[in-house]
Amino acid sequence: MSDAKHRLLDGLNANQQQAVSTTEGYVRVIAGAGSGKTRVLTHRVAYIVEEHKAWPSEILAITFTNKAAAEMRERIDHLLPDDSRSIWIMTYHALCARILRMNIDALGYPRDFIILDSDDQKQVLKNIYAELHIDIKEIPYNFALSHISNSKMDLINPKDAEASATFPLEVKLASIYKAYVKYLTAQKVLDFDDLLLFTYKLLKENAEVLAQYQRKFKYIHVDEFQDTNGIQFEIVKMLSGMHENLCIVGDPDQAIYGWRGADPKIILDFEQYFKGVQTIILDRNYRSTQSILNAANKLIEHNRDRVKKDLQAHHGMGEAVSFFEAADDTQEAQYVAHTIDQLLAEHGNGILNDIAVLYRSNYLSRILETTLIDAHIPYRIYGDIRFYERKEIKDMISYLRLIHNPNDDLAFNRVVNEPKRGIGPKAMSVLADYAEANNCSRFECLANIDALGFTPKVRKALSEFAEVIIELHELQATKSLADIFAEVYQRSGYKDMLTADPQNQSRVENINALETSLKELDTQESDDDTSKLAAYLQDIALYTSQDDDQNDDGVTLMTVHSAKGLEFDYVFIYGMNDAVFPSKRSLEEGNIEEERRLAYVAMTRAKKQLYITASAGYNFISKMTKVPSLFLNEAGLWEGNQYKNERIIQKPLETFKKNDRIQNIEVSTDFKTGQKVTHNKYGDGIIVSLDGDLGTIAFAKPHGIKTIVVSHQFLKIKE
DNA sequence: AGCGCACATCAGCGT
DNA sequence: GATGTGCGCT
Ligand SMILES: Nc1ncnc2c1ncn2[C@@H]1O[C@H](COP(=O)(O)OP(=O)(O)OP(=O)(O)O)[C@@H](O)[C@H]1O
Repeated sequence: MSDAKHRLLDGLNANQQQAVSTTEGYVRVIAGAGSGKTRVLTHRVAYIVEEHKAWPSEILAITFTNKAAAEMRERIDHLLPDDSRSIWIMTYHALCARILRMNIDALGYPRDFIILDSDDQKQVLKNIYAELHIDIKEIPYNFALSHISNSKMDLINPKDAEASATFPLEVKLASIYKAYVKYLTAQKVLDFDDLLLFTYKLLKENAEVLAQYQRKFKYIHVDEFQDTNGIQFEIVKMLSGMHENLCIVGDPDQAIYGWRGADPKIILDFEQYFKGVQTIILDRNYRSTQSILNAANKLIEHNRDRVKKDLQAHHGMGEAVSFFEAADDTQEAQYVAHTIDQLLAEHGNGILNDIAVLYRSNYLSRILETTLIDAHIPYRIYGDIRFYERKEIKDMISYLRLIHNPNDDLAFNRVVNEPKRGIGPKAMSVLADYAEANNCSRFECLANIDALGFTPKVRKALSEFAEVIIELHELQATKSLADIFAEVYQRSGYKDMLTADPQNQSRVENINALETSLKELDTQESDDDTSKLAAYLQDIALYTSQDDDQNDDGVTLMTVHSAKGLEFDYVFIYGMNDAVFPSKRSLEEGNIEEERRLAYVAMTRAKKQLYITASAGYNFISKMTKVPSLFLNEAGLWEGNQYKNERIIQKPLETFKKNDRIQNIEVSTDFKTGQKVTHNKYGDGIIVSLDGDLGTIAFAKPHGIKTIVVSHQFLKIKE
């Protein structure tokens, strides 16, 4: 054994070492939370490179999120400083996008295809609903979209769906599915599921392409394999078909994406798909204290559909898991803020990044946000609206899409009347009819604008619009991206529209950020034969907000789903109420086991201390008064009865607003009555009165008067 | 015909 | 908080 080998096996237990050094064949690592699965994977990849079993570029590691991919790359970079860059570490979707970008022409699609985000999908549905006279109240977009997604992932094509539909609702869904696929096919755009579906088809039908990637990937790894779906499995099965080195790791108790088609049977039955599968079990938890693990284990034992595991904590008992029930959600948030405040007072602001507040659903973050702002506690929120999903960004991106490809109808529809040019529903339907009749794009219709019977005003507006697009389309090859962008921002009138109202300040800032990122792109070399703009436009849908602002320190706010695979010293689970967590829908659908696994995931994110909170009061989703979650009983954290009045509802400490940590913060003398200020969330305002560091500030509509601690990071003096 | 406002309604997790 | 709908105004 060489020294290098020892180095990479160092800091691993015997089973982990075996998982790292068993590089050949089909290997399954199945283990509970915090047992070092991801650590095994990173060491294994580094080990393969260091032992010269393969070049970095011949190793594929699939993760569940972009964030997990970035983190794994960073960890491998620590182990192998020079080589991590060329390892293929990415999500299934990013892998598929990359494969398709090189090869999708084999399926009759252009390589610069656009990927729709869920907003775009809804736009498509909106058009289809109008055409098919379907009422959104009868079939909400999300219902139709999940039906479409499930159909695709089950490899049911629109024809089969139509043929097997019997109930009226099925018939309608089948017709929506058919129209949706027809539209996407005509536009030659792909949705997220298509990335998987098309890659599957490509590899299945094109032996040459398959052989190329099979040859390339000598070692394939998949993290969080319990959440792999059927098509994803087919893809890795095909890719590993030549070298037959596939290592998958996962924990069936952490399967939380069943609603998206993931099937934990794939990991459970893994040995039935391949010959000579080696299974390695890890049963030591290096993350959490025994108290945390005991509660989590106790909870998950209530699942009937489960293989028993025996997971022991490496660490000692530690602090007990705490539970707090407040009178309402605001007080619940105040309790969280107060407790964080105490932690910061005790350990210093250096631990901000080691604290997370997790919740079942995004809507729960709102009160937390305002409460944390009031309490001076900086935070980072994940899964919030993504940068590229903001209206102004999507609009400008649509302009770029149109410049790149004027026949992009979705982009056309989005911006032809943004800013307002007097093109309303009537003019749009004329265009739609003409395009349909002549089998051309909306933009191509404009060539025959005189034949469309528009009023002079509409005709002029459309001609000017078309002129800008055509001119910039022709300048594409010669001008830099940032220049094209600046010009279309100006000439489209979008800039004037935004800058006319000071309320739009944060939007203008977003536009500036977009321009900056385009400038950066201008300085980079383009590496394949598609244009830089094309590659940029294509990747946008795959980016998530989790990729930005990682610089600022702060408490992490995120859903339990996005916390998967992560760990924090101090974890709060906020909103542990019946019908919230478990969610109302899961109770209706009888899917409580997945919710219980989700709660297990949430609890096992904590290293040192776990705080669980709930509150009484009204919940607008269940339309009922809240009671504590059943999971609290199951985990042995609460002995009360939800349906009897035995609950001890607590109040957060009164000293909360003016505690020592906050009072020690010096208030700049710049803040005084009458001073104009700017706030990141509320825009411009003026200080009406000031009490210590607590300012009463008047903001423009719709925000109005707010009470804000003036030394907060979001608030700045306006010159 | 198109715009902008007031109002009602509804609310799941994410690549 | 986001989106749809109805109304009066231009
Ligand atoms: N042998 C070990 N000695 C010390 N610490 C370890 C060891 N193995 C793993 N750890 C630590 O335990 C923690 C959990 O590891 P890791 O994230 O790899 O677990 P996991 O099994 O992937 O967890 P999850 O299932 O929750 O995603 C990490 O902080 C890791 O550094």
